[in-house]
Amino acid sequence: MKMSDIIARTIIELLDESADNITEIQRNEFAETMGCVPSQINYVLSSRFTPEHGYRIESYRGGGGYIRISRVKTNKPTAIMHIVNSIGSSLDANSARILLDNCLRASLITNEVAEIIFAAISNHVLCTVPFSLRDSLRAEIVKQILLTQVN
Amino acid sequence: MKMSDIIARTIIELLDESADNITEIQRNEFAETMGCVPSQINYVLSSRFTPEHGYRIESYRGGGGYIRISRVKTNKPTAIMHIVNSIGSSLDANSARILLDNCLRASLITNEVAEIIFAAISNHVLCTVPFSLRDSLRAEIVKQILLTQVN
DNA sequence: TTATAATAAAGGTCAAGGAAAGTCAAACAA
DNA sequence: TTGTTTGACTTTCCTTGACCTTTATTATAA
Repeated sequence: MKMSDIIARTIIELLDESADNITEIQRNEFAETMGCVPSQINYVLSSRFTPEHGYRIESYRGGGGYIRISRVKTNKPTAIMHIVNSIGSSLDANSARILLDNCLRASLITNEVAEIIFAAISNHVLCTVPFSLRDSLRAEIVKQILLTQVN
Repeated sequence: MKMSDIIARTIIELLDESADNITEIQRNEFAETMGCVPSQINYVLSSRFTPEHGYRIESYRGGGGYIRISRVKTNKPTAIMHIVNSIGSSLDANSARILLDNCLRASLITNEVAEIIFAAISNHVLCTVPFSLRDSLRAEIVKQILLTQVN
């Protein structure tokens, strides 16, 4: 197993053991116990403990310096709620397309979920309901499905 | 017998021997034991171990890299199509619940997808459409979303 | 005593080198 | 023509070490 994997796993263990999803390490000392060179700690942190992965890194240099790694809950739920609230009671087909595109680009939903939503609001589905109801129904479907994604 | 066939057969043997239909190879090393050039492994994988053939390939480069080949063994598409066809043009709420439950138990859909479908056919969504249309709309939504799950 | 300079103790950056796997097109075979 | 084999070149990921920056502590000069 690769050294970087071992280091990453160890950090995650430290976080799991912590009560508050925060752990502090001293880079040189930690590298010593891991049996690697200090800068590899930086490599692991910057390649696997990024904000995208749901982590936050703070550090202080100088005597008594340290690296603090915290597992942070994303603001995804907030972002999704924001979007859901912005939808209102009606959503035309084109707006839906744009909206889902934005969600995708912001990584708020996966490709799979986007496809599902498109399927659920496809013409094939909506043609069964009267024209006058389509936009409001589309709005509801999109909102309800997006709400399953807050987490 | 062609080299590519020998390689393919060897990979299948490895999969048969494995308990979980997953095997990992190191490309260069494996090519060495097969007596071929490394890139031929890629050729074999891309010509005979595609998703259509029921396989999945993952790989990592760099030191300690590997190629993981898994046999996905799935009649999922057929099963889903069968269910979709059985739905007909109307689906009441209770039948939907049972149907999705069955899909879940048969691992045809994930929990996440099930939740999404429930959200899409929730009362909150359907209350905007006339009673007379609800069951047919529910049928359409469920069918369309299920269809996104046939790989 | 206080202001400043030197030193020590951290962590950060970056580029080079190595170890894989991936790509692609040319040659070859069925 | 279609499928196979080969190897040169590319890309990705990992490891290492030399050098840099920041902060704290200690020594020195006014």
